[in-house]
Amino acid sequence: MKDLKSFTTDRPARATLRDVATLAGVSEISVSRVMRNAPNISDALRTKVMNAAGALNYTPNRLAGALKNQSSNLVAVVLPSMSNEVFLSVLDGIEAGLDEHGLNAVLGLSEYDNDREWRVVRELLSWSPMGIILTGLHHDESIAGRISQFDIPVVQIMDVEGSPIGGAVGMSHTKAAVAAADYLFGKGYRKFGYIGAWSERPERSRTRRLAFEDRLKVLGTRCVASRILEERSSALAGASATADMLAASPEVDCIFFANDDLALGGLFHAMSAGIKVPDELGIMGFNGIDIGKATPLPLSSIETPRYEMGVMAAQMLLRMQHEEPQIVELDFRIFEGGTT
Amino acid sequence: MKDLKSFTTDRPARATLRDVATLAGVSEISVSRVMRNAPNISDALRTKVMNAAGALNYTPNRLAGALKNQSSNLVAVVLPSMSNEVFLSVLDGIEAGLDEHGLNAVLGLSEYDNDREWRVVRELLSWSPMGIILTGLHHDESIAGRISQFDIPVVQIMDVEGSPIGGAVGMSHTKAAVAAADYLFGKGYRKFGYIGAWSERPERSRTRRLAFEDRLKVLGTRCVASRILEERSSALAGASATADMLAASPEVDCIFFANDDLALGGLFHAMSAGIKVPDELGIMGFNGIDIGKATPLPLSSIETPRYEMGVMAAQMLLRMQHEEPQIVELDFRIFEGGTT
DNA sequence: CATTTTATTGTTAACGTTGTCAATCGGCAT
DNA sequence: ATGCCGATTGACAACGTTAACAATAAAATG
Repeated sequence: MKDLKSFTTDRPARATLRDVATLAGVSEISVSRVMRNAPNISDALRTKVMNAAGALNYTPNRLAGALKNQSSNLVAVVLPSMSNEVFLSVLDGIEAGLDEHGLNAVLGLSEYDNDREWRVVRELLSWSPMGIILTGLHHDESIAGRISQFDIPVVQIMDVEGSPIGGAVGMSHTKAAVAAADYLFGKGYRKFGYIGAWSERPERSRTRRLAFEDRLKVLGTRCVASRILEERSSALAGASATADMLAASPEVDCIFFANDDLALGGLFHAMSAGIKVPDELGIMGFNGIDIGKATPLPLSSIETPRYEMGVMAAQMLLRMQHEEPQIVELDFRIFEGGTT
Repeated sequence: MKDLKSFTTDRPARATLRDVATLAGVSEISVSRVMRNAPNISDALRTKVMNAAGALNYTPNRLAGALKNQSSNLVAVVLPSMSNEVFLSVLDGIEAGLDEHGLNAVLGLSEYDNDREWRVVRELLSWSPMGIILTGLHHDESIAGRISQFDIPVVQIMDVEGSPIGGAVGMSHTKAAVAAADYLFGKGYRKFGYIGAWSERPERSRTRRLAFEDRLKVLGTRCVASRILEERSSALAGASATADMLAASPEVDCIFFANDDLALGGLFHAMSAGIKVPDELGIMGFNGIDIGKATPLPLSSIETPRYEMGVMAAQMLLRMQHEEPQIVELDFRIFEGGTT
């Protein structure tokens, strides 16, 4: 009986520079240069090498290249979670931005856990990425120190209120909350409710709530009811929290939700319960997701530049190789739907 | 004036095995062994090394390790796009599955383009990943050849109908379409419409449509109207396509949508237009996304195991290091909402 | 006590690539 | 003819790690 080895040996093994060089009858370094489009290569050499590389199906070994170079084209991307459409768009943008420059994302999820984030960062750094993108501005002290050893650009996304380690691309959640309060107040609502989820992870939602409450005080009114769910955001959760809140505090005339999923739930509940939106109840979301624009009553919300944030984060990473870190504050926009 | 170098030199450079070894007064290989938890290490040695590593903030260089080992703990993940909630869940599952085993995902997006997929695969392979996850079963011939040189496990996700390169974790889109047809026929609908988007990317949606149409014929009826939009799926697109279809073919009594985004749009249109769902019009989606469960009339749909698919793909990758590739067909489930 | 195991640590040589420095070859001005 | 220049190619030594083997000391065996 043939041993296992013999099954595998007939598969052509991965070719190396040496193999290509031998076949082409040139030196390894010449192959390397051709592969990297180095200057001063004769057409004759280039052709020989390209043919040989093609024949052998040569795939460069980036591990070796990056090791020698002390730098890779990998970018570490640390997001809290993938169970949130927000980070989908952000990651989409990041990928788009990175791809333009031939960079690859290595993904790590912190799951909103500091210890885990620390481990993930450590893990990703071990690949000598050329840069790292973190979510939010609040990170374990030691993370900054660890990264600083690598002398690579750091870009933090989502938030700009605080002191970033390096560059930052985000928006002001305080301003957004103030704008929401002003807008809703201007629409005549006075008895506000607030509904959040998952114990206010990420922290940014807490920032928004506090700023919203503060602003209401300035305007001479306040949140008369507030629910922070323990479960994750979902339309179902938003619907039941809304029902709950209206039962307990019937005087509430407008609810500001931590995100559009919850808000859509609120809207759907109102539709089912025959509550007149926006007259009896105003509904305001946050993020401005697509589906909110298609409901019979389009969901009023705050449109956040998530995709753009990702793209710009990637671009800033590139720029920071030469330039100083910047803080870029992107604009949000109030989307006036039919629910307010 | 100080030159630039002097600004950077005061930052402690990244420590290597050698630095740790010197500080601890042991050999490099001993440090390596401690870091990898190799057997037969004395407590004395381990302590010395750990202290030195801690003092220097040592981060192992995986590039070097992987180069020497001829294998990394990276997994190449190639998805068509991130602008689709479906792949969000899948990626979430993949990350969860990989993380269990200390593996890292390197992400590549094909954007439904064969050339681009080829480039992405090539790119990712250059990192010597320990495995690769591809989306769908239809790939450029040369991709399989290229991967085979690496002797690494390949798992293809989403689909099981066809011949995978290696293992596969997916579902039968044909069976799903047949089940949908049978279910809707059983509910009494007879004049069917179908609405898809983005010129039927991914191909799987085309498979479903064809199987749906075939099944309707078997049942003695047929699709009386069909719209394949060129734009991407969105609730707005679904709404306008629905309006359009009903205007042109008022006899349609049930629409099967390529996905839930489109279907929700259809539902919202019906609500706005005062069309009685499910009596005058049945609406059936595909995927079973969360938000469809929270609408006043929950959206009937086919629940697909997206997250689970990701987790299982990751696990299968691990298993395939020792075992033969398998094809795992996961079950879908018809979710009977209020729209049919 | 000589001899064999066993446990622990060290030495050496790669892994595949690329930066640095040399070498070669015409051409061209002196 | 001589010497110099630019263009092109090559030799060699790293990058930081680890497998394989060697060496040493301690323990167990007869």
